[in-house]
Amino acid sequence: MNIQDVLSEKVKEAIFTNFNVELPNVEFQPTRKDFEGDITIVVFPMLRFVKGNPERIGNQIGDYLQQHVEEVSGYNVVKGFLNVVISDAYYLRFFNTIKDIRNFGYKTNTSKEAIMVEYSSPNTNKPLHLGHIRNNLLGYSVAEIVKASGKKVYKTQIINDRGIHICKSMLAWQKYGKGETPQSTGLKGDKLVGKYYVAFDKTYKAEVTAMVAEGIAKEVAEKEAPILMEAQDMLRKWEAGDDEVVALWKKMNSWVYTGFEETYKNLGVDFDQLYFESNTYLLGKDVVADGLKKGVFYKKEDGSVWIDLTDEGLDEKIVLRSDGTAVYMTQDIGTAIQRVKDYPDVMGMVYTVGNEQDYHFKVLFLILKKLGFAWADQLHHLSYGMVDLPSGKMKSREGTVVDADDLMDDMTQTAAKIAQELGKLEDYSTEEKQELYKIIGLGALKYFILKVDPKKRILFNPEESVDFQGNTGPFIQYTYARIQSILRKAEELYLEGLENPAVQDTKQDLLDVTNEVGIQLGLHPKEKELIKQIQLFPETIKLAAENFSPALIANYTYDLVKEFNSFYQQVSILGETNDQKKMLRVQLSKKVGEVIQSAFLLLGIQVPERM
RNA sequence: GGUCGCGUAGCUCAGCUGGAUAGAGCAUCUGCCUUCUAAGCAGACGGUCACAGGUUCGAAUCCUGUCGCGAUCACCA
Repeated sequence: MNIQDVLSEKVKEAIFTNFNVELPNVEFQPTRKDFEGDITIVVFPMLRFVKGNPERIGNQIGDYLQQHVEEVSGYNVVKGFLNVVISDAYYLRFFNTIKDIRNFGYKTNTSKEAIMVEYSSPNTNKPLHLGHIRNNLLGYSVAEIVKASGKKVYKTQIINDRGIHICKSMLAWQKYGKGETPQSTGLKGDKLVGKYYVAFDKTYKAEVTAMVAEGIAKEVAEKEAPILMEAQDMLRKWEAGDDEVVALWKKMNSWVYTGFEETYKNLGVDFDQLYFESNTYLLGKDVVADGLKKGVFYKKEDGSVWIDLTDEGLDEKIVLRSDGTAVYMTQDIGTAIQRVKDYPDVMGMVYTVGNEQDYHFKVLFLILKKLGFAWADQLHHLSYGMVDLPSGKMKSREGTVVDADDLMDDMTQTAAKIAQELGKLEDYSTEEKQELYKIIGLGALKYFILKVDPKKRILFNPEESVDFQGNTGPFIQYTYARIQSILRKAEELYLEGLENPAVQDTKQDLLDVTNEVGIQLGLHPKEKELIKQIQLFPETIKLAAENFSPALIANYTYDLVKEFNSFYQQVSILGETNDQKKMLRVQLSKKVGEVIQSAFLLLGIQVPERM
């Protein structure tokens, strides 16, 4: 039972003994820094049940707690706030119980239910950009967080590998490509294909302009431009299984996949299962037929199938075209069902998709619910805001995108520049340095994106580089590296002490976590604050999982690190003469390092041994 | 126009299941490297929490309305 539960019970007891009233619940909050105490009990809500002066009631409760709860070593009342001081012994005891727990804060897989997290899901006609980076980082991180909260997780994506947009790049390559390949050009596969997607658009626009000049209406020109008709023709051939078109499609997609793989690898994300739209786009039609029988859907005179959601405050939505072909919605219904067939333990899904599709997912989830699937109320649209540039929206066709690969390179180079100026790594090899620059550069980028509440949009200014100071990834990585430096020194001290006991005063292994710290040892206020912050980690993971929010993990970690740096600056660790205290401080530092690492793992950010 | 989201310091963001004097970082300014890594620490400056009402002992937080920004409302995906 944690301290809050104990206090809650005792507060109720206090109220009952003093006023003969049953209190339904007790409201807690952490004590503000300006007051003495650790946990604050808010008296105001009790006034509904107990009549009286809040200050007097607070004092009565405080007295009772001090007498009946061992861990309470003092209290004070300010207005209606009862600030309770918790004894150092309690915190030391807590630290002793968790210090040798590896992965403290993570819950081991306790439930049989699995969650499927979908993210990335790109089109295969152009390279990944900054928007995809946000999507990938969010999806990956949420998957890791949900995993750490004790659930089994499958990471997946649905690759948009078919459709008119794919045919556009294929057609342009066929027309203007002169047989270019990634090998012949040295271009990354996705970049090469993207080049032809842009080429298509250029020709298309030129054709439309020319047609308009000849007096054809713009709307007509946009629909009937020859190159577009050709692309549509190609799509029809693809759907008919035309050998040549299918071969071209396979070839160009394989280029793109090789390119994507490289980007994913650099970004540090991965997937357990891939779904391809070319395999799933026909799914869902049976389900629609079934739903039609059940009366969930209805058919119009022209044969198209709809669902009426006006009772739910939404519109009518088409689920099957009049020609019997599937729309996006049909496909998503089918894919969801297919996934549960493939993984029967899946009892919920998270879709990482931009907020422009809020409406689509609202409808999709409602349909699945109406179709009666048990898992339908465990579906969540992880909706996130767009990443915009100062100039506005990113547009691939107009070349105003921030390319994912370029951005990662830029970040790595900035990290390199800063590190070289600081010059602390002279003894590192070129490879080691390069590896480190990447860890730091990507750390900066990932933290920059993940610390923001997913639903808010991000304005990214490529002119102003991402910070490396303050509330940033590198700041946190730096603190981790600092801690590792202390731990290395502590180990050295111990080893020297073994060899030469007369000179060294360090008689025990400071890093040996099986050495208990005596609970009679008092705590420095900074030590206490650190333990309190560490104590919050498991709860933070739970909250982040419930809210699908990596930002909560990022902000928690920042608070922890700020607390540590303050401790580090104010308190001597290895210079401490009392062996018990020295050991506590070393082990506290070690624990903070572990928590930083664990937390950053959930954000997909690596931590360096030195920097 | 209907629906949804957002609006907090010059800038970027926390805080939002109601609680004390609204917090960080960047930028600007002041101190701190002979001592465990200064990508750090300590401090100063900076606020009509978009606006107006309402609920409450108490509102940045909940409700209503207004304004601003964005998204969405296809037999596109």
